[in-house]
Amino acid sequence: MTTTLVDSFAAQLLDWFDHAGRHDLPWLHPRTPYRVWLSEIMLQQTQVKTVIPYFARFLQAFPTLPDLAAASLDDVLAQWSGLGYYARARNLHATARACVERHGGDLPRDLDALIALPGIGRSTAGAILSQAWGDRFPILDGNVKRVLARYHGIAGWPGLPAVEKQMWSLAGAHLPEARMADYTQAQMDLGATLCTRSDPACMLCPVQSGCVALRDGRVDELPTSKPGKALPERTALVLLAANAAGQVLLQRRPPSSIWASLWSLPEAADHDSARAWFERHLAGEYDRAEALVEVPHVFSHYKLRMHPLRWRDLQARAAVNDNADLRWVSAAELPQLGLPAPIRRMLQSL
DNA sequence: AAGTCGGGGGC
DNA sequence: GCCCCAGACTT
Repeated sequence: MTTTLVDSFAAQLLDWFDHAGRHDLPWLHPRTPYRVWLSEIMLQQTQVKTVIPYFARFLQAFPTLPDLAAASLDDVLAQWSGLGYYARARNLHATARACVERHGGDLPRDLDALIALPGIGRSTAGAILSQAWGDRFPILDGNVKRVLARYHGIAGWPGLPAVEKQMWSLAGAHLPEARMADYTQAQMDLGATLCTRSDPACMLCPVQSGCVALRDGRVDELPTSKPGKALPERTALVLLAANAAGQVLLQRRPPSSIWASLWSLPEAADHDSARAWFERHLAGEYDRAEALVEVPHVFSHYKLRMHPLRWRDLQARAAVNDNADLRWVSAAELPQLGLPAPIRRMLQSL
């Protein structure tokens, strides 16, 4: 897997990295296993600029891996709120606890042991081992896929298993004998700053002399983009029930599917089920609802049109007080709760 | 091999 | 609007 390909790719990349790489990223100072792991999880499908403020706040709340393990899932989700892909937060928490129980409070320095932990796949495991310890393992994220597709002139969407398999092989073949931490960072810096998706700066590229796509004039068509598909649309009624104190009734979402375990507004597919839910939990007239303007929200795989219904000065029925998944929340409490981003915006705009 | 899982940025 | 982003996991 890590057979050495006799070329200058890694050497040229490292030379470039020394003077042109991003040496100021917060997770590099210091570059500890915990900070590398946390940054890698946050950076999954998420851009650096988005991650930086979350990374700082998260570390302040949970300075060490044992701190994270000792925290409640709710507190972790609150720190994660707005970052998306909330399974990452649940997996992060579960992995912290597993490390305390099985690995002495540290991340294991072993590829298979890392991959066995929730939320860590082959690429993230390679990134952790190479960056935290300098161990010789490849990564294959969006940056590396784009660089390899162009450098080797590989056609086909990189999400296809056959293409991905070929890229893993090439990524392993390019590994240098030393400086693995810098090499891993250098690949991502190259993809993020020069070998960008649109308008790449090929004339500044340290590996332009060996790039097949540049030689053949195919830079703009590689990597092959994902085959498109029309997004399905769904509509939902969201219930915005306020009491006399101005508190809003929130409901914890189910532990699986979208926005799992987050606090959100009660949701119903249609007016019949909305009315039934309302009458079971609240004292008041459903038909006095005020229909607010539609709130559209786009996920990766469907589009959701939310239709908020608002009531004021409602009272709860007894069932609400006995339900651990329902609670009245004041505006001041919102920052401490894990809410989906569009729901948080909706509540803050009131 | 395809679907699920967020939110934001770039064009 | 569409695609992508330091992907992993389930079916």
